[in-house]
Amino acid sequence: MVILDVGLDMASQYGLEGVSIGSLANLTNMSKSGLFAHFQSKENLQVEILKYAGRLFAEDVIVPALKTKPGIPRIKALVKNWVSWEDNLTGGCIFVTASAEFSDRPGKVRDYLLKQQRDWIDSLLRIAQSAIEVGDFRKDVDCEQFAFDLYSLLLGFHLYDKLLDDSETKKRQEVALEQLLANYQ
Amino acid sequence: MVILDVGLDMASQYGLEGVSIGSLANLTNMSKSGLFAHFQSKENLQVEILKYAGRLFAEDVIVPALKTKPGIPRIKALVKNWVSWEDNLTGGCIFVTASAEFSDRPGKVRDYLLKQQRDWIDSLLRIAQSAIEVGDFRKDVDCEQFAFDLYSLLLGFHLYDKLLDDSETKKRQEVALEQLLANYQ
DNA sequence: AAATATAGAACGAACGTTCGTTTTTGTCAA
DNA sequence: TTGACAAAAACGAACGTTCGTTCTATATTT
Repeated sequence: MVILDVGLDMASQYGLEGVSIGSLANLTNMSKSGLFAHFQSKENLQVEILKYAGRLFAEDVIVPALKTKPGIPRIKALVKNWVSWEDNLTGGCIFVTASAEFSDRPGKVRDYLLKQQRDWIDSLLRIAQSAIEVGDFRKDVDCEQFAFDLYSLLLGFHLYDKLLDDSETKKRQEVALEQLLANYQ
Repeated sequence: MVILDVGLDMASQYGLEGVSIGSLANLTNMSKSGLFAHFQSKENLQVEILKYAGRLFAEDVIVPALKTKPGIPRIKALVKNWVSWEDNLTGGCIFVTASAEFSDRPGKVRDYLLKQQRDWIDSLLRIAQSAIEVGDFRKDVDCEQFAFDLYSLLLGFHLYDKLLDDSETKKRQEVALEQLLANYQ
């Protein structure tokens, strides 16, 4: 769907609220009303953009990581895929942007986003568990804590990369990941 | 300044773009034009809100930390102050919100925010350096890396606290901080 | 008297949304 | 293979509202 593809990239830059029906219609060479008819409301459009992003995220980030050998290699693959995901969107990861934007705005959009974020954290958790099972992590590691630590790292990467655009950001992320993995081994 | 006080809290919830002249005027019992006259443009209002936030941040977070004994105690004080700062704003730390919102919007607001974020990271850096000087950190630690690690931790706290509002978030942050400090000692 | 702060009214532009109409598409009988 | 016809998709125009901003006028303070 070309509408959602353009909408997603727009949302990553200007936020889901910044995706106006008119501007999105222009970018896709459609009329406002023609585009609007697909979604019936702006709120629905925002949710559909998140759904679309979720499908892409699963395809490009999660599934390929799960095809990698469990343990440290899988975690490294996940981070690598996530960084590519971040790089492929003009404004960076849509979920990071949307989380900041909608954490205080009740409604369908926030509800759906929350569900997606819980799923994401759950994925991190399971990947940590499989790392324990194959012996890459200690048996007593707190998987929830690992999810928090790893997600924090990615959030730091996002901010450094998009706002500060520090040339050493990539290295910072790699060093932090190595340290994180060392702490859990 | 009551306008900036209300505007800051509003911005923390709805973003700097979400602070409309009309709604801010209503909340402060002023007319749109009367309020507008103070700032001459919305962009100026946004910058003034950031400036105001910066003054409060220095007063409430940075300065009290610098009055604490350098090294680990100072770092712990800084984090404690930052968490209070986060809790005192309805939508959480304005700089986190604004960074996500303006990382892809060129202009005065982004420029000023960038300066503030560089200052903040510089503060983290100096606090790490003083920790080396008093012997709390190893002599060979990379202070820039420390800044990245600590800021990442705070960003993780922000997201968990505001979006997921996980009851264990506080504990997660404390555990992560202890681990981080241990890595640098 | 001069300077500053606030007010009210109005501006054009953009917003999301609704409406009725036209164009495109797919299906089936001739 | 064609023509009729219904369904779906896209359209332009307009709606009421809100947006940031400008103008002019009236208080309040110095």
